[in-house]
Amino acid sequence: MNYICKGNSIIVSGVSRFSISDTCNCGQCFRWSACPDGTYEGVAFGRFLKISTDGDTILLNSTEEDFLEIWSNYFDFYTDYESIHSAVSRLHPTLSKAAKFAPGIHILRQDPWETLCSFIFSQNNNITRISSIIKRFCELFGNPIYCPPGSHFHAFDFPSPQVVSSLSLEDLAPLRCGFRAPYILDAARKVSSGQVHLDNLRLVPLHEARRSLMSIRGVGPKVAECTLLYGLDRLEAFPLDIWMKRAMSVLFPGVDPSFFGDLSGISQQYIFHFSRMNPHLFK
DNA sequence: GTCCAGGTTTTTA
DNA sequence: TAAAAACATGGA
Repeated sequence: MNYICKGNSIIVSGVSRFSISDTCNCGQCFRWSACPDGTYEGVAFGRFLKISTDGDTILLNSTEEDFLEIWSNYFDFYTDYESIHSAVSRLHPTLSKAAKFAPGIHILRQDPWETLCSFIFSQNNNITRISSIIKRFCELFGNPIYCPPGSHFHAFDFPSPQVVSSLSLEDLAPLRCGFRAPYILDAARKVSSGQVHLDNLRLVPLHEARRSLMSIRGVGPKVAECTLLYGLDRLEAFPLDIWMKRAMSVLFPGVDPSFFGDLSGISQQYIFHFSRMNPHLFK
């Protein structure tokens, strides 16, 4: 990866297989939106960003400091996705097909607390409504953050576990997140008290990390797995939701999830997105 | 009105 | 222990 600073922008080149639309529309994140001109706007780690691509170059409106400290890692610019594509294509023909369907997917390295909450909101819910609940959550309880003129984005950071732990069910009522509200409060209490120490879960054995996350009410195997993959850099995680269960039985009959090994996380993402964009395969 | 949505908990047999 | 129902909400 190479980059140069130009005015208020960073121009990046030499990133393998990155597409902002593939990456933001594959179901791993909920706070990025496409503008009519093809740029994407979003918030992560308390910063607002506009990002676009032009051929093989990537343009970000960011300081050099934020680029190096936040965005280059968040978008996983350092990982060699060319090698991942080679390995995935060798592993299974259907997986190869799924990877080629959206070859610019990168697995984002998101904030674990935000990821945990987002996937608690996701249970028995659809992606549109998940995004709108998260939007209200940030507007109601997050801090306003700097947003350049001309942007029509709601620029609020993600509410901290400390702030959320002080809220009541009545406070959360405007979210209209239904039965998930008490789960969010329990998560905030356990995370802010240190009973669940999210950053420690990057290093402990996977089964131990799962067990810790699942001590939170409303966190089962699926939400735990998504938190591990998208928020804690655990690329060996393999979330199994309704789409993945259908995909495994129809597209990968007889294949156990362990088949994907070190490629579990990225394989899951390719298969999930491919399946969701091709629902006719499961009629 | 019915069904479904990136599930999990509670109840029932 | 395993299967079914309940859980809020809103769009198709």
